[in-house]
Amino acid sequence: MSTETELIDFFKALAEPKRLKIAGILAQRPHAVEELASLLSLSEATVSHHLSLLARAGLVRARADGHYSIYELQKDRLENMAERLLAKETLPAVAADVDMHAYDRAVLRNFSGPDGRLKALPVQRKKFEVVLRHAVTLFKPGKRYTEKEVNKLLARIHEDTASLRRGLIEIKLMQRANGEYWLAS
Amino acid sequence: MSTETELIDFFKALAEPKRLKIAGILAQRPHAVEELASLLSLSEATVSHHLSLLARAGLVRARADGHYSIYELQKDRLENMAERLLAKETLPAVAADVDMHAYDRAVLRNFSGPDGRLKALPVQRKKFEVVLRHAVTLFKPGKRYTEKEVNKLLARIHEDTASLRRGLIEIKLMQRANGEYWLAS
DNA sequence: TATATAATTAGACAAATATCTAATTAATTA
DNA sequence: TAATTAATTAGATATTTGTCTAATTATATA
Repeated sequence: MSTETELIDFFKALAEPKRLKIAGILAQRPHAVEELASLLSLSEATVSHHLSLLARAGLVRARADGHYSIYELQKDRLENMAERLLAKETLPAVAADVDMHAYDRAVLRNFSGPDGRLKALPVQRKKFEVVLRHAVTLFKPGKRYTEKEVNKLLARIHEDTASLRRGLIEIKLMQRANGEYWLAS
Repeated sequence: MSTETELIDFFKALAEPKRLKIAGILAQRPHAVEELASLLSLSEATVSHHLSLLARAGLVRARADGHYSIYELQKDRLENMAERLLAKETLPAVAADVDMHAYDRAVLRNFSGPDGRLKALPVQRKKFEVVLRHAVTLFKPGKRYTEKEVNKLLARIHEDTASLRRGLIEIKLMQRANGEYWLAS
């Protein structure tokens, strides 16, 4: 089971008032289904259903005793999940499958004309920076460019090469000295 | 806000796949609503709604920047909640308002006849013990009783005083020596 | 000042789910 | 072996909630 579904199952299990209360009761001592139903004013069928969700999350386990099912809280599991929440890598891992460039692509698509060049440079800073991150891929690491060469390359994106050039320097994607330009490393 | 609603809000916030993913993305760096919508293929309205639930749980906070709302994850809050899950008193506190005697009362009511005495002694061990816990309240701490006195008191509950007497000794609610009975302390 | 843009809110709708009753299963007692 | 009992499962229903579009608000640009 993936970390993501494991976390979802865990949170879902405890995100419902009656289930959280079941966990609270079981934290005191194990109980049979019948008892829980009485304590919570719910039918046994409903309690059984809640317990199955808690069990799927690994938070409770049933022990058979006669025709009773005695459920007990799995404190280990609770502790383990809490510790994983404290770990720095857990949450970012959940977003591992998100395509972090989807926004950039959407912005570029929005501003692109049929010829592949931009119809206009975005006015919004955030979107202009998307264009700059795109523009910077035209240049090769280590190579030095004259301003004329820079302009020629940037013209493939948009005719306002001066704004693009200035932007690239400003957010430090490129550097300049003595009329030469190169990629910041 | 009570601990219970605080926990429910926290779990609910993270119990939904898209919201968990938002938390995962914000764990990497802050993002605007528009960006999140792009990354998750959701409308901005939907993302806005998700963010409001995460905010209610204290997990994210918005910072205004131009007409953008830049949302950032509140790691402190996440850590604080995880630590509370690790604390032994948190879960039991959630069940503090549960009437722990509801089951006992239900069992006694079920077996009681119109005269207040039991129609029958429960056969199920678990329920028989409920009756014993009830029976033991007939006796006073410190006082010594003859078997005859014990029987007279127990008869108020059910005529099968022998079974009741034996049960009380067996689960150590009462003690016996030299034909005298008294409450276990 | 008027227009454009990002975000939020309102309202509607569809999907998920908490709950119940009834039927079934598993275990115990008569 | 038959009857009783606790639990689970199945099926139905009502509530909750995730999502969208449209309307509104707030901010920035022309």
